[in-house]
Amino acid sequence: MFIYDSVQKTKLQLVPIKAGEVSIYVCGPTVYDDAHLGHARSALAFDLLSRTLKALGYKVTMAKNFTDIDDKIIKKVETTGKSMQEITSFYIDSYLKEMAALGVRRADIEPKATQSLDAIETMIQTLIDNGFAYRVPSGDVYFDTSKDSHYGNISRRVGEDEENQSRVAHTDEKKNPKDFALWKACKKDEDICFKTSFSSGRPGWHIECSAMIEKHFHGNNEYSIDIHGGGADLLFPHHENEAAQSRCATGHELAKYWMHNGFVQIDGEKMSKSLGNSFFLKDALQVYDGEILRYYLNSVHYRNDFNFNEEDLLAAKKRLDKLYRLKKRVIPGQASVPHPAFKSALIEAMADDLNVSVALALIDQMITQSNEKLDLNPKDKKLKNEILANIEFIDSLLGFGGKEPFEYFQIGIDETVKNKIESLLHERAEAKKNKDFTRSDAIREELLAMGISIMDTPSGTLWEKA
RNA sequence: GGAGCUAUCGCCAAGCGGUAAGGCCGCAGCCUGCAAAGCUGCUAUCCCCGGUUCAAAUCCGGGUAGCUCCUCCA
Repeated sequence: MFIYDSVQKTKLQLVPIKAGEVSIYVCGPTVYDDAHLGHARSALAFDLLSRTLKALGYKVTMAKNFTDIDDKIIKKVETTGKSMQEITSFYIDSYLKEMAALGVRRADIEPKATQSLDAIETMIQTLIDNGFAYRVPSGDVYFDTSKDSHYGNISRRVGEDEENQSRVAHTDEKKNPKDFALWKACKKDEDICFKTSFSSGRPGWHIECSAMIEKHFHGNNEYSIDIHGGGADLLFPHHENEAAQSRCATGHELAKYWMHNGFVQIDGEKMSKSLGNSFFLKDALQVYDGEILRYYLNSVHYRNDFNFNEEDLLAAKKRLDKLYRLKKRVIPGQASVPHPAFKSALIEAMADDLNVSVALALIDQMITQSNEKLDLNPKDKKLKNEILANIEFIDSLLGFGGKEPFEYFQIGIDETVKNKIESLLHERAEAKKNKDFTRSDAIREELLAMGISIMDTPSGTLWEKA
């Protein structure tokens, strides 16, 4: 398996800390609002990574956290009057539900900041004890970036001048402008507070990931985990700071490899609340089926920016449709073994830093060839079973093509409409038998107006939601 | 102001020094009562200018354009 390491800025062969096992930690969402398409893309990218590693025979342990202590959550508590717990559990549930709709498999470990306070306190205390962090009179604890000679290695940001630092909010209590809060002490009674030996307060943004990794993973004396992932925007300062904390607290590096996914853009611009162009996943799921969104969002390499638009989504859907039309032709059947060359080519493509484009091209090729063979031998059971096995393999590796094909084409059509379609098709069959093509064509037009396209086959007329 | 990424057919998108994958759209044909679906065929020299090399979309230098990060952010 080759992966692109965003710190070394080059593609590297993955050599795990422990042979045959891969540990992954992905930065999950801060649960103060609904997930947007960007969260989906990140989740999808690392889901693909995990599936590929498993297909290659690795034992994968993936952790994805939920940040459930945060300033924005606290703000939501203040504005809504709801409890922090109410808010975070609501958004965790909806996140998991929406990701499930996209076919994202659950992480093996889903740590929360509120459940990791012990580990957080331990790590901060260690940093204080060893002189890498300092407590200021207010009770805040800061990481002393000047004590970490490697600070800046992750984002490759070393010589930042004073002028740039001025953009960062100055706190007089900090020793160096780049220092960041490990712990924020309570300032007033209403603050969310957790008691620790250094002060009552709450963790800073970066510390939870480092602490959770130490709590759940045991790497070797060089690295805590194999791969650390997240969105490209997390590279700095989040991952830089995580790396610094972990390095100073443990004496070794946090992760052997770093992977970052690109952004989802709308109309060529980053999707964000301030621009007013964010697209919530729940809204997208109301219009498009999760599987189609998955196919579409995964169809561009994870490191590239992704420009979301309906036209491209439709093209992606048409591509997925072809797989399901093929599946229609081989069902019902008993999946045998996927074609060896096809299977290995598919894995090989994905093992090259998740080259989905090549994988999809291979699938399209398989579809065309299968249709061709089926045209020649429509009743070849062995052929059909192999094709079915190919499709099942695609589903396990890439997470699409697993539905029952007739259902796939009929998503969102209710029973009443289905009955109407059936009776119209029945009438059309009669008309065709009587060579009343005027009537049969009229029915076809009527169905088309309903958003239903039909296709005549030797075994009868099939219909699809257009 | 500093750092980085990207630029390939109308659109999306691979390519990782050896002579341009795939999909959507379009055109022609086969099939069909006609369609649809499926199949077959056709459609680019890679933003611009230099350089390195036997050989560059791929490497180097200089432009131009777009995006991102440096502040919460997937």
